[in-house]
Amino acid sequence: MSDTTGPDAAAGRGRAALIEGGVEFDGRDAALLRAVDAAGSVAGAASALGRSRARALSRIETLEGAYGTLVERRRGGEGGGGSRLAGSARELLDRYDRLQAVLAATASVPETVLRGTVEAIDGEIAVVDTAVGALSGLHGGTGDGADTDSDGDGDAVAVGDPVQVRIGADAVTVNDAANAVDPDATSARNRLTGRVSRIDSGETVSTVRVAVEPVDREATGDAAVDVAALITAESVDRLGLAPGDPVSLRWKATATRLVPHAE
Amino acid sequence: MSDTTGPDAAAGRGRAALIEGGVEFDGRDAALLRAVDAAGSVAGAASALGRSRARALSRIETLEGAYGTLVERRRGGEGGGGSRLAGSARELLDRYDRLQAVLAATASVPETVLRGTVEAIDGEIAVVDTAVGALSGLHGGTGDGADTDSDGDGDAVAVGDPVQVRIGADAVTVNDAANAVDPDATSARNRLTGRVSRIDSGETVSTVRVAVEPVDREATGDAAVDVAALITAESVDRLGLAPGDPVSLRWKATATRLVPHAE
DNA sequence: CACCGTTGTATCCATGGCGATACAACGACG
DNA sequence: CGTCGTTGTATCGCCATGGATACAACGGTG
Repeated sequence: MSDTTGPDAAAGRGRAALIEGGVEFDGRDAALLRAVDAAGSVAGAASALGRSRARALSRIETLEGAYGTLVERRRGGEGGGGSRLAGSARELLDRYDRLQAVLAATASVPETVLRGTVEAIDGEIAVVDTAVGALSGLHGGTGDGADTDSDGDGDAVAVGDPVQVRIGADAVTVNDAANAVDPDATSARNRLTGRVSRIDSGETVSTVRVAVEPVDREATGDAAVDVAALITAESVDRLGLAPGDPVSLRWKATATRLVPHAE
Repeated sequence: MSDTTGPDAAAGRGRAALIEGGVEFDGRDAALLRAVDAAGSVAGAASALGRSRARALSRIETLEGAYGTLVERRRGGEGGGGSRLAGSARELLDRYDRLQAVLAATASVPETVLRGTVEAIDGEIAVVDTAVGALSGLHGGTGDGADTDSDGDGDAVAVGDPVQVRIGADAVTVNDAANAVDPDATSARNRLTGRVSRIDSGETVSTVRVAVEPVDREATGDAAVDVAALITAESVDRLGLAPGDPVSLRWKATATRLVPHAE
């Protein structure tokens, strides 16, 4: 009962797959490789998973066509032969596991989304004008274009474009407003100040929401913007945070993602 | 045993899909909903995407069976009828976009992976003993874990378990070693000191690798561990970083993920 | 040398997803 | 009241995926 049988009864709210050379590596493939590792043969793995041995073998071959050697197979000999995972297969499984971990994390970590317009672009970093001032963040990754079906998370960000600024709550550090850090001594550039508006306490982790005043309140009439920060409950205690307290938020430009906003 | 497997940037792209009620919502579905939004009708969306209208409609119905109302359809009337996206559809698209953004980010952001064993667990936070000392991080979901991972190798982390500690390079801030920040004034708890070993400069973003000495070098004989930090080139200049410089690394426990290492 | 369990390889067949097509129902508009 | 373009619904066929089966090749072992 190591595994829940059934068609990939994916548990989380999401499912991720690696892609290389047009071949997807998903949870089913990961299970297959793990079963090969456990059984010591493709045949044993197939029967353990209740799937066709011939198909499992051909699946491994197509995977190897895209990802390189994954299973070292040997026929004849002691026990009739057998198969072992290659080192690259373990790395692949590691990559898959990490992807899964990231996926699980995004499902549970809140994030703050601000709208803004691109003010300047300098390489991978763009400066965006938002209601709470200028923020800088990464736009896109090192994009290789030509994705087949998924429409654009294209990196086509240009000056003047409307974008969403997404800030993961786990990237935001909360600082005591009184104890200002010399901004020249750290690599965290984005800074905002505000007052604690709400604290959602978990078991040992709390989500602190900080109301940040818009830069030009009377001009725009915008309400305060809530920025979420995920910090440990211990930190909440240590900083003595309570609603109304003034705090300073800080996070790195590289932890800020910009996504083009359709309209 | 090398401790860090420094995944090169853009090791491979992935594909993500939301899952609910056994129904996957992938890039194709996202494109369909966006086309409906743009065309104002399912028929127009189908023809714009070059796919069958009947299938598009039935696909929307199966999606709605799992995700609730997505498209408000109306037949007859002005223009013969039409369809509009429901608010929940926009939220769904937002969730999907967010997933895509995270996926793209993980593909392009290097990360540091350390092996360790769980030393203590307190709620969502676990303390892990690694070669460079005790680090704390999140395991599994946070707080609102109404549904824990029902999948097999979930987040069942127990004391003594071997785990991988995964630190995204974009979560690590680099501080001038001379200008130490009062640790009581910030919510970033994990700290390490080391010396810059390499700087990979991008256009405006650089990856700084910092060699951290193991706590018990002569006892374990381990080599120094490289921890990656992604910071802007401007920050590199501002801090005057060069190989050999002593620096202080700091990142939040909530930005550290632990994944069970099966082996 | 026969036996064994595995790796290779080929073929058939069931299933599901999707395009293509056709037709009924609908309701505002001219 | 007829027209129009849409939403509903049903049916057919194509094609890819994967299971089922069969058989050859292989190389230690007894």
